[in-house]
Amino acid sequence: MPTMQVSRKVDYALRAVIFLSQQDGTRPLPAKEIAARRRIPIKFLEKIIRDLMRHEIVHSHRGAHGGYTLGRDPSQITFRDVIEAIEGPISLNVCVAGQKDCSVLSSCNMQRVWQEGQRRVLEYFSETTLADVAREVNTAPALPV
Amino acid sequence: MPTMQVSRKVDYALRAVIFLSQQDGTRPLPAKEIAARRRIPIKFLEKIIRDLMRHEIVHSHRGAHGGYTLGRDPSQITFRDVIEAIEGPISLNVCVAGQKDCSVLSSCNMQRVWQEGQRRVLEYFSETTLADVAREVNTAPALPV
DNA sequence: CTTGTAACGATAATGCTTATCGATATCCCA
DNA sequence: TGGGATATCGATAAGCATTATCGTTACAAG
Repeated sequence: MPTMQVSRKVDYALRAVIFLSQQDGTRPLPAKEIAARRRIPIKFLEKIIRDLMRHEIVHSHRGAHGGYTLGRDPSQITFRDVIEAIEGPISLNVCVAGQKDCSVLSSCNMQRVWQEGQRRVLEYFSETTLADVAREVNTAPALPV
Repeated sequence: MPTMQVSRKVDYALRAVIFLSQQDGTRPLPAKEIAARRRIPIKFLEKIIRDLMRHEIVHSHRGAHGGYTLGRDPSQITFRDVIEAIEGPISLNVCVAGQKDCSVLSSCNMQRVWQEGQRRVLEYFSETTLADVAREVNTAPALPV
């Protein structure tokens, strides 16, 4: 059904990092808690967090009282960072994804359109940070566990 | 793998209507010919064209020497028209698609971001028409059948 | 009336997304 | 030093949408 829609994985990843950026950061947050508070399947979240860790977006703390913290300040983590950590480079169509080539490229003339659309999308998601969305947290009621 | 990427169906639909807009329009083009020249699976294309017809983007002519023509001038058909004819309304995430609601909406704060991203995408695809891409056809070599 | 074409519904093939499981490693704390 | 809480990891299952194909019928031109 949905074209041009982000995956569930990306949605979950953003829920998680936004939640982390809404904490005071003095203690690591266990996956279990993030999952409960943001309604994310726990095992799925664990896997997603692994991707985020590979990209240094979150750090882990093992053992009792362990959990996860953000890898850097929320103002330094963009939507693009998170999306691409999960899904790889954003591309609106295969013909503008990396070095793929398309059998009708020379005559279909669409490539420019996807490129420009992609440029605009990337521009926006590159300038939007976790701090931009997290700062509104106080106006919303807490989500029950 | 690809997030935010248009479906194959949309790609095929656009290939087809762009091809139509590159003709002089004096005769209808059979699906068979469109499929061959733009490398689209014929049966799949037939089905896609049905969607385009429901939205008056193409018209059909039955019988021998039949085929398809554009429903209106290429300058009056936008990328958005074609994409939405195939996939329905564009939405970047479920929480900004129609009346769906999200269990963490009040606290996740992402909705505004998807809305604005979506606004920008729609803006661009609404202002880009088939005429914009078709006009470059002469500079590209014809694709063999 | 034959040939080329559109129209349509049913269904198969494929692959990705989403989700879960179980086992192991690590660390804190009593 | 041991037990509980937590992260880490690989394998795999479940679900589902996308992609693609088939066969039949309807229609129009010559």
